[in-house]
Amino acid sequence: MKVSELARAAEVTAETVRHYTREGLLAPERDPDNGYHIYSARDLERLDFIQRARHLGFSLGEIGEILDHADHGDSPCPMVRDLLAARLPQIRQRIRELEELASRMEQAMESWQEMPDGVPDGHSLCRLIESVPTNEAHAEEDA
Amino acid sequence: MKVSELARAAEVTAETVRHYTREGLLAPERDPDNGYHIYSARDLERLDFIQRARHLGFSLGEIGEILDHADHGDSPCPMVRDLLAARLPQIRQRIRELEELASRMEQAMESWQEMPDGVPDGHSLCRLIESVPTNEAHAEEDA
DNA sequence: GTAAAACCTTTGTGTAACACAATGGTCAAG
DNA sequence: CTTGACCATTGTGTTACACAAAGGTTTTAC
Repeated sequence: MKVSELARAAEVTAETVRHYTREGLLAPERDPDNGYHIYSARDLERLDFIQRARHLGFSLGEIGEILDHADHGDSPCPMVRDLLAARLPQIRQRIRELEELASRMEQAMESWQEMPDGVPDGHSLCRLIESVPTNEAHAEEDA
Repeated sequence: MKVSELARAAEVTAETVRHYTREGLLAPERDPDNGYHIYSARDLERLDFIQRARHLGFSLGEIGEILDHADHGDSPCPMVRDLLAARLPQIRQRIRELEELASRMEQAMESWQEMPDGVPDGHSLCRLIESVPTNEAHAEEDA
């Protein structure tokens, strides 16, 4: 299979396949004539495996280690368990943070219904925001 | 104030102050003698404002727009409301995804208690992972 | 008074996982 | 034989800083 064929078979983009290949998660043969990557059925299984692992929250780096173990004939399962056991509480933590963020956002929107818009006066830029506490964790995009 | 003084006053790192300055969120004077940044009490207020906005989930880019509005004498409040209203459902969505992820992780860990570790056999790398579904959203770090 | 510690500056690199554009070669269909 | 569809490689962008390096400045201690 060529890049796009593998990509279609696994329902990912060709870019993703190339990315995994660049990162060494996939190691396809090369067509000696034109230098094209040639993926095997095993690569498809591997890519599928990677998708499942991503779905479980593993990073590409972790998946790389898991695959290396497997490639050396070692069972990666204990490592997999450990990684999961370590990541789960972090996910829970992250959920709590986002819930608090959502809560702050809602609180802000509610309390602002009573507040007028007000033009910045040199001491207040936007009371809507200045009425919010300062501390702790932030958030990022995706969604 | 110099960089580190402002940083201490706002409880952020000096790097953060420099970053905001580079990005134009803070526009301190310069000491003509040595080229050092000189921050005013207004910059401290501004930095504090930025922290609160970050705490509400705004990106630096969004905060930059908010500040620009305020600097032009326009009330940024309506924009702030709109941004929040748009971001909140995304946060909620993200929470749901993470809850599903956590749920998958727990399910996996449970069902694996019965499963043996198994060495990769050429068709199975790690049944622990292969028993997990493939679809949809992933996750990242932080925590 | 001076040497060292503590700061300051700018510039460049790294982070996670791709997306996307550019440049140039390759291949299959008409 | 000419397109159009693909392929490869390389470089850039994304987010909010952290960190290191190289070199000038200021403060502090002796």
